[in-house]
Amino acid sequence: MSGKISSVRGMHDLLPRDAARWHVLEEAARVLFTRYGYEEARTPIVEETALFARGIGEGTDVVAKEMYAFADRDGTSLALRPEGTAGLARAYVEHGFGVDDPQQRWFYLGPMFRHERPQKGRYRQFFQIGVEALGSADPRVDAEQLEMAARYFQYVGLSGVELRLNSVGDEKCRPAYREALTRLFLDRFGDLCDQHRNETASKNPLRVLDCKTDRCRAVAKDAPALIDRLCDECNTHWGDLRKQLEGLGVAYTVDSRIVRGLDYYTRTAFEFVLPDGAGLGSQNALGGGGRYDQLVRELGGPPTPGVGFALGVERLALALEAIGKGERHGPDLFVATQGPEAEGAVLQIGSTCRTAGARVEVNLRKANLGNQLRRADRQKATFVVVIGAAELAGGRVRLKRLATGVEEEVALADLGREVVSRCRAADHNV
RNA sequence: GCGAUCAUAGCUCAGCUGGUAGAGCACUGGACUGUGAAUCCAGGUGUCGCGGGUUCAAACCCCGCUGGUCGCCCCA
Repeated sequence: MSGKISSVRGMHDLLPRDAARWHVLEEAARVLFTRYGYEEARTPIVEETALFARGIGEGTDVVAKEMYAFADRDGTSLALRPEGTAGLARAYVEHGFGVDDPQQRWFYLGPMFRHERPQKGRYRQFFQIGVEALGSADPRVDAEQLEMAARYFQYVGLSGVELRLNSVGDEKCRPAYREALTRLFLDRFGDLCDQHRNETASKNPLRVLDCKTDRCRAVAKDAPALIDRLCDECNTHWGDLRKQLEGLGVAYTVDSRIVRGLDYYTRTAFEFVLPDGAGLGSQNALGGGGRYDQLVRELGGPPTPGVGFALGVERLALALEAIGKGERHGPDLFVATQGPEAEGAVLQIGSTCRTAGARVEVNLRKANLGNQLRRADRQKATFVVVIGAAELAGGRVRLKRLATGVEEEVALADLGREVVSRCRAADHNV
């Protein structure tokens, strides 16, 4: 509509009807990640463009094609962050943790920006919840983190999330592998799809493995898998990680085609995917991550290994919505009024109940009782109570549970406590 | 960045071969000072996504743009 301003393409409002799901997701992260020793860190949304170029890699799609970059007043190129790891790694270096206190476990949560074509589950502003464990190369850290992720999905009520796991080697074994791949792809140049014939075969042959065109697939089928060509150290890490996961009972499938779109990954790389039809369209990855043992050093810090993952909040919310979880809940109690005495006393009654911890809506309209109850029902209130002259005089009220229609008589003075004790019994899963 | 498809009330949609807009839901009040979740009644909003073209006449036909959705690429 002309004249009206609407939100920027790919950037959306989160409205109350959906906020409850987000709260479930964020609260679960705070509770659970803290249990594993992760503490929250918040870094700026704007960073120098150079941070992402250096950290994520110049040639990646994220940096080359999708960044919101602009010149600051002094000409410095700044960018809205397209992901969270680079910023945290920068903060880690900047505040001297690398030399002072290398073992750090951080989690974060906030908006990221990528200028892509929007579609279901993919937006230009999107929120990520992520974790980073810095300062240890021990595969048990990777395993513990993956177990934490599995617990997170269980905690928020998402089943069927599949962990796809791979190792992409390190600076010792990857060059040889890349060379082998490049050789193969140059040999079979004509068989590749158009896009990969041009750019990727020479620059990042790993991408060809991930290509879904029939042409590239046919070639990729003959390519060796990197997991079969890992150097001894990487191979040991890979084996230990798998052993630990099995010990923890964390299910996974090895997927040698996972290469990830960011250049900083070493060794462990993984994605969390949801099966088709689980509420996401073709954007079925709930999150992903891996190890980045060179990133901190590349950003000017001391050599510091790290491992982390990020989850897409919109995608998690979509998945929850598809299975009817995280719905907004209405008030615990709706207080209907009859007559001027009740209208005069209802704010006090509401206030007292709220002191007891109840979520309450009191009727402040002049609607008749039928319409008041209709609203209580539409608001999905758990209980309703009607206050009139008789209740005020007698100090007793009939507490009605809307779902069943059953009424119980309770003392008006205890109303808040009675409601809370009935509503807060079984609020949590896991 | 590429392809497909769609756009009418807050939401879901109807609107025939062109003749200057409708229904349901939701919302508010009432019938009904004392009981909702399918009782009834009443109340209102549209520059028909935007811009241009064809026509006596465009929600409808044509072109462009913007946006949504789906797919590709990529990713959260």
